[in-house]
Amino acid sequence: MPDMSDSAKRRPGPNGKQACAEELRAGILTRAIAPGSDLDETELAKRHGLSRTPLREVLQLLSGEGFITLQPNRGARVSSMDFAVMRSFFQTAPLIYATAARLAAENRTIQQLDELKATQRVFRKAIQAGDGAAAALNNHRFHALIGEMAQNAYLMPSLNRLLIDHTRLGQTFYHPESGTERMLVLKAADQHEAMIATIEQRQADEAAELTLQHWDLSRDRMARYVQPDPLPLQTADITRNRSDAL
Amino acid sequence: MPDMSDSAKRRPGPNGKQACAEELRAGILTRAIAPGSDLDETELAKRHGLSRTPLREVLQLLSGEGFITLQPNRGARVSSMDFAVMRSFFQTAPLIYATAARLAAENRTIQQLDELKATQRVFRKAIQAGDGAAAALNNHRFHALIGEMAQNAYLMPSLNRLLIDHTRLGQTFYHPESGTERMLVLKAADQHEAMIATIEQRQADEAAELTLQHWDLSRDRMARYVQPDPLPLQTADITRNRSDAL
DNA sequence: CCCACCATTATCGTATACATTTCGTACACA
DNA sequence: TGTGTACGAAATGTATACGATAATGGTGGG
Repeated sequence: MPDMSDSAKRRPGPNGKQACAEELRAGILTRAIAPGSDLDETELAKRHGLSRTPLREVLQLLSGEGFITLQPNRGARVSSMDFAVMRSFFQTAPLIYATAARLAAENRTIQQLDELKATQRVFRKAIQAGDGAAAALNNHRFHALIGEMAQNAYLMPSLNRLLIDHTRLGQTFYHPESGTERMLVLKAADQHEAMIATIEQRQADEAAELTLQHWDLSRDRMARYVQPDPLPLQTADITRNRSDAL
Repeated sequence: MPDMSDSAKRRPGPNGKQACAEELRAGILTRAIAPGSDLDETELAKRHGLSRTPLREVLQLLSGEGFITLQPNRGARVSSMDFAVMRSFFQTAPLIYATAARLAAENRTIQQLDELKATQRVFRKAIQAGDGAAAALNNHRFHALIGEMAQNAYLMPSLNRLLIDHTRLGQTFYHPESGTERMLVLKAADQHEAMIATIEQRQADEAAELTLQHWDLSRDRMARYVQPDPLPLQTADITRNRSDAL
């Protein structure tokens, strides 16, 4: 695990739980906390200046949001994507994304639109600065905001779960290695601005169509990353046929 | 609140948490616990023979599943459907339901199919016995099983949230008052069996179409029930601004 | 030399006690 | 009589201690 001693050394603040949850979310989304890795309650509690009781509540919250899975007597571990889940991911994402975009165009408020624009500005800045983690997180926030704009309590949970894994899978997207890859990132940012325009003008169909194009772009990129699973490290030594090689 | 002293008197069992969660779910789905009502931690803890700590974990679990909402320093209350949410409910349900049915036809296993058939049998029995609550719960389970058949982790959360409110709204459906209403219930049961057949034969399109017809049937019935909100009871006697007017 | 079993240890689950916040009520004052 | 404030009771959030359960390492037997 990377060094976080500076970012979250001691947060004895009144709402330490919220801060802890937010930090864990960011860590999981950026894969600073690897998929499939175990989370130690007591260590996390110490690092955040919390007791185990409220920390466990944070874990339950994140479990409800789909970031981690809680197994009885076996602690918490970051949700990992196996092959079957990947299939349903690619199957479901376009439908939910397009629907959310359409509803967002219909129901957005001015305040939400401003927030979306602000996020897009920060997103661009992160790209230019070459800060991959910040770019990924702000891209995540961008699409989560579109979900909020849809103002549909029934669509949100699915959308958010898709976004979690989308962000984790697309992590490589924001660490471009070649010039062409960098171009693709810029193209994605341009698409964002086109989406903002359609949402602002309440053009639902156009917003949905642009969203599908945006999906196609990142989809090809993600497909490259599709390995059997993010957790091959554990199944590597198959000599020991432990039963928890899930 | 109705008398539950017999159903959940003392459950000191090893997995009392699970039983407690299941009972709360059933109570909320059947509206035995009214939408918008507050849940008292210490009372629930006593009734289930649990301490407050594990009971709070149950509450967080149910919150993650969408049954209740947790407000900081203000306890837990059963999720209530306001007008805006109702709109998105009718907007979203057909899409998710049809998609789930299509995927269920494609991905179902034999075991799941058997379980679905068994649930349908119990469902019919409850109808004939005139047990409205059991009918509603088994109808809920029927559609939840179709969701499981879809084997799509991203669709499930939205589907389950829709089903929660669908069951609560459709509660009147299973307490038919006239002969024609009783006929509609039987028609719904027939539709279930048609859906089973298409799923068994992996006819995805037909399953989706039948699901939409099934939706139309209950939709008309639910629209009747659409009051401003399940919580007008609280705003009715505004003279006493007590909050516990459950 | 390998496998199985047992003891040890660490981690999870639960209970209880304490701190903090919220809400209701009563009282005083305008 | 209405309003504002202050006090008290109740409920929520948190910390810590204890019991239960599963992982780990060592030892003995085959």
